[in-house]
Amino acid sequence: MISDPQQRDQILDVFPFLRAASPDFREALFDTATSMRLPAGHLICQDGSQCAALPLVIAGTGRVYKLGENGREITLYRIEPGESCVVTASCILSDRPFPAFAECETEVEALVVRPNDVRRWMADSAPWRAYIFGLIAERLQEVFGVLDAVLFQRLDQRLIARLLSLRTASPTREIRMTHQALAVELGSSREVISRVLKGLEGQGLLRATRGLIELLDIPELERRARDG
Amino acid sequence: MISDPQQRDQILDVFPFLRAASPDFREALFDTATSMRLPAGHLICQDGSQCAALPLVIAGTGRVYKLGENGREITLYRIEPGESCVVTASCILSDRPFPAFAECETEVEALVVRPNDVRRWMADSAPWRAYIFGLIAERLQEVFGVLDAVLFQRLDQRLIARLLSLRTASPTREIRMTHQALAVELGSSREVISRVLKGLEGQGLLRATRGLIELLDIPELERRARDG
DNA sequence: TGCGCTCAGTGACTTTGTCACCCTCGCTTG
DNA sequence: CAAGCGAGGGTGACAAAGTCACTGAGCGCA
Repeated sequence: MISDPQQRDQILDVFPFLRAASPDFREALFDTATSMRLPAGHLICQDGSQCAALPLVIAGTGRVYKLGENGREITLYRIEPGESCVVTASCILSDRPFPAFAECETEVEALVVRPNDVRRWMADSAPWRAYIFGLIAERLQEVFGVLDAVLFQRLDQRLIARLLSLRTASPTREIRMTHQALAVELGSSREVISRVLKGLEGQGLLRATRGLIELLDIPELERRARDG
Repeated sequence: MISDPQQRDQILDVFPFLRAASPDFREALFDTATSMRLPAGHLICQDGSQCAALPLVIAGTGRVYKLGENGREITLYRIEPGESCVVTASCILSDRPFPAFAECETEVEALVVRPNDVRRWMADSAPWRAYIFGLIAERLQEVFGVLDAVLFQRLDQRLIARLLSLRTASPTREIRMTHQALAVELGSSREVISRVLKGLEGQGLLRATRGLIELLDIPELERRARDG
């Protein structure tokens, strides 16, 4: 139950589709959903387990990833404010185990919806349906994209692309991130990332120091991300 | 418009969820959907293009795959009678381009549903929703599984698993398939498959001749598919 | 018989992942 | 302060997989 008017407003801001929905639906949602605060690192879903609820992220980010037996892992996508892990949703709607891990990357504030409500609203509310489907399709595309990258693209190109995209958030030329973290993003291993970075450094495209990567020749990096 | 009573019965047999649906819905479906026959090899969807309709497969099988620039490809999943390419559905429902290729593997007879009907029935019919969601979740799991296999499993193990699963359909010890076809299934290349097969042959686990693979030591192969 | 096609084998090389081990930096703590 | 420790990073040797270029084997067919 969400009763605080301020929090309601915040939720409406983060989930614009709610404004398009009927007042009845909004009331039902505020009535039955609960708000939760989860610490960074909290495991939301385990590979192979059933999902007990659908969290809609209000603040913070979640991360969904696959983990191999060897311990290697790869990030599939992130869940930003206003989004939700729709893979969870589809698992709820069809009673299947979740096929990956989901965890809080930062502290997360989420609106938690019960499986039965998820189901009911799929029938009752067109905006809710549109919201869920939009997310499903988006995730599907992201996962397909990851698969494509892993199978068909060279690691150096993928790494460059990722470095550039990490930069777009705050368009500086410095990226504060460990090699290990980059390996996890790309589904590779630390040693390999180190090697590739060293190669790029040797070509004068960037400079890597402990926990920091400085992009030197951004135009050339962009060219490589495009053409190979 | 499906008017032939025999064809209607066939469709009800292939899509059991229709029997659970209301007569109104069934009528609407038979009224607005059309039946189509596509030749083997026909391209249903291209990577990056919009989907114009949702085909429900009545007979034959479709194949959905990713294609790399280099020409390498990987099969993501198949669409059997009674199923449908829900990635298409999710693309339709959210107006996004299709992120892979879909083609007819055999001649395919399909029930073609217009995007607007897909959308409308999501609102009107609970069985239709359950059907679509079930498929979406199933596909998602298959794709996640492929990603997992590609990233974290050794090729020999994957190959063995695939050979065994190909056999389950007709549980003989012979598999009629080219190395190239196996490569496409697993997202590898012919040469590599040839090498791996040769390795397994050297260990006396199977025998490979032109277009035919004969499994010799099935218990050991099963053990390897499990334990590595 | 010879031609052309699909299918498969091979060797050299590159890219990527793995393993074992080392180093360095920054911090805590006795 | 020195010792120790943990996180981050470097390295070399090797294994697994993909790529390229080429060869040859089987098979149908004019």
